[in-house]
Amino acid sequence: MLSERRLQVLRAIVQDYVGTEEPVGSKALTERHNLGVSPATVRNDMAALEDEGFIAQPHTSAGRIPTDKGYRLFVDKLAGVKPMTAPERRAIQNFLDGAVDLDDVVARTVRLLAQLTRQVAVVQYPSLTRSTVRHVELLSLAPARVMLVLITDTGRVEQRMVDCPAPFGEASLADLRARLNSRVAGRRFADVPRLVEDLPEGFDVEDRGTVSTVLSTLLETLVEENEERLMIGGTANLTRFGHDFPLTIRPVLEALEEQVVLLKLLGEAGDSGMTVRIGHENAYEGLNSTSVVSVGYGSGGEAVAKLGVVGPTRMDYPGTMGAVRAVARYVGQILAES
Amino acid sequence: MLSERRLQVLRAIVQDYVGTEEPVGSKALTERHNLGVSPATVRNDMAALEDEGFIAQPHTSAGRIPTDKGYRLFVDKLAGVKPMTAPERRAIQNFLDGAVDLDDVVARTVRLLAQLTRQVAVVQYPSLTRSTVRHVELLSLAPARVMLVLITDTGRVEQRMVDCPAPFGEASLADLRARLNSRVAGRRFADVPRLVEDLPEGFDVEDRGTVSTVLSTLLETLVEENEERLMIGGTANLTRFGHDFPLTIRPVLEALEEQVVLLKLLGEAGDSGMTVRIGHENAYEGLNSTSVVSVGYGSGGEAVAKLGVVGPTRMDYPGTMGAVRAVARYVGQILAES
DNA sequence: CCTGGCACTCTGTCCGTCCGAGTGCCAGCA
DNA sequence: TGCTGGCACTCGGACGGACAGAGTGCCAGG
Repeated sequence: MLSERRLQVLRAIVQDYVGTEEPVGSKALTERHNLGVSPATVRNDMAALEDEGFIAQPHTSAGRIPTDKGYRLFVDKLAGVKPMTAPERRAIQNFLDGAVDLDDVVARTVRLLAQLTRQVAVVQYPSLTRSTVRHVELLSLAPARVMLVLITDTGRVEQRMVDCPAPFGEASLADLRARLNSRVAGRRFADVPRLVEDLPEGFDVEDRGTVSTVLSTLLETLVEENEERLMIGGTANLTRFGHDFPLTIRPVLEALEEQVVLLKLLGEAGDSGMTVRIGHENAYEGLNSTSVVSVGYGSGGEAVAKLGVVGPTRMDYPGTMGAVRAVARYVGQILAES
Repeated sequence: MLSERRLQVLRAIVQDYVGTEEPVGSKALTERHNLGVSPATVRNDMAALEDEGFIAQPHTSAGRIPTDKGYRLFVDKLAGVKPMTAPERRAIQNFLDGAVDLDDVVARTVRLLAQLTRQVAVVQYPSLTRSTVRHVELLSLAPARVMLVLITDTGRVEQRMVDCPAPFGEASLADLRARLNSRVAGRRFADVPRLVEDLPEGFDVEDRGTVSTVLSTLLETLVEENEERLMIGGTANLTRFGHDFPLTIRPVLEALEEQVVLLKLLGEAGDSGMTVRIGHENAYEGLNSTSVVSVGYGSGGEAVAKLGVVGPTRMDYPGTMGAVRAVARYVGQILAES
């Protein structure tokens, strides 16, 4: 077990390294933090911390930098979440309050998060399956072509084109629309499959094919992989990453283009509370030198989606976590109001 | 006026520089291209080209690199558009044919373009105002809340929430829906304002306020700045930009995040035919060291939107132009089919 | 008008030196 | 036992001179 002072030394190393981006030595440490001991003592502590794998030297006779394991300990034990200041809170609220629809909310959230953390922001749209059905609409665009529109209580709207096996009259369409809504409106999307299972049975034989087609399109829309959407922003902040650009930045940009990767990343994060994945803790190789801070957000107590930021492992964890948490909270409020 | 050979020298310089990314000297030129003259002669030609401002030296006793003006001449007079090979065409078609809806078409187009050109791709959604109305739908979500859904012939769907000044009955809503569609369905969005001008007059006094509100939301949706959407991709290709990263790449990433900037950029491009904007020809400062190749695409003869790529001024113009043109053509076909 | 030759200039690189920061270890002290 | 000051050592980064290579401009001759 590490002594209290050694933990303080680790904390000081992390703080200084995050600030300066340069390996930190024993002398500089004692100068900037009043640890009450001499550099020599700190050196001994550093050696111990290095033995335990919390810090490392880039090369002999250089200062130390934290390892992923060191950051992990820092985040878990040594650092709190830095709360936003009152003006910051007001700014967040004002900025988000101006949004006119869900797309706008998400877009503003991404911008805000990127700006506050000076990192890359990722915001997932409210998941369909965790939302409630507000309305299902069917529009006849052509005799055998129907547009299916799903509207959630969070304001999300998804549409899908359906090519029907047979022409489908306006009357039948109205009938289907009414029956469908009476069954699912106000219910959770996750329950929809069960709720509409036997719906085709109530229709004339000639319409059943079309009804089934519409329903299967509806169910497809709810399949996990299809329904998730997200928005990213603040990629310009990647330029603040480090000195050895091309190699560091490229895989990150590639990861960001692969929505699947990002969704997995957010998905892996715990469902409640904030999750911090540091360096190699991220399964995706390209993100091995980044950390991901994410948290669920939702209108009520329950999370409907996640948002977070991607930044260098060398990031200001308390500040970033504070910003992420605050933004998630306000987004939840906005969604609840709409 | 420049002699034929001098133009050939310029062409050779551009080609070599694009290939090697290094200033090209007279000796290397004569070795790689059989110009039929000696290096000394080429040197004289180069001096002339430099006097005219087509090429420049980074420093004395270094090779030459093309200036923006040089690239301009190259694109205008010296280079054709390199057509895609048959296998490439097939690949494009196959890839785009798999799309299931407009979002998918746009997403695939972005990916494709980024991959083919190895640059950043930008694709604008079909402009509303240049499209035709397929259907306008009104949904009652709450007594005084209506959702307006616009559907274009290109498959684009836009929705807007409308808060009504007074409760609006289902019957009135159906009435408005019917009258609205009978006026605008099949007409161009650009004509919609004129076509619905006097629509409120046909309604009861108590409904007129709501009808006006709905209509004004509809018109707002059509305002240039609101209605344009675009998608970008291939930002990972920015890492191939040059050696002096952070400075070059940052403003480009910033520009890409500002949709307004990009829309302006595409908007400035000529309406028909392909447009190439080289370096300082781009009004936006951050893009002064990039070139933008863009072209309109559309289902018929007329362009409904634009797509293009953003890359370093040192790019393979013929190849890029070929890819952009080919992709635009196939996207047009896909849209026409849907 | 082209060409070969020549002197010149500049950059990038290699190499040796030097300085400073940082380390590990050790003996001494509380 | 644990902290401290001192000391020798190591290593990377900066500085500077030498050098090679690529490229140029110019000029005289064909």
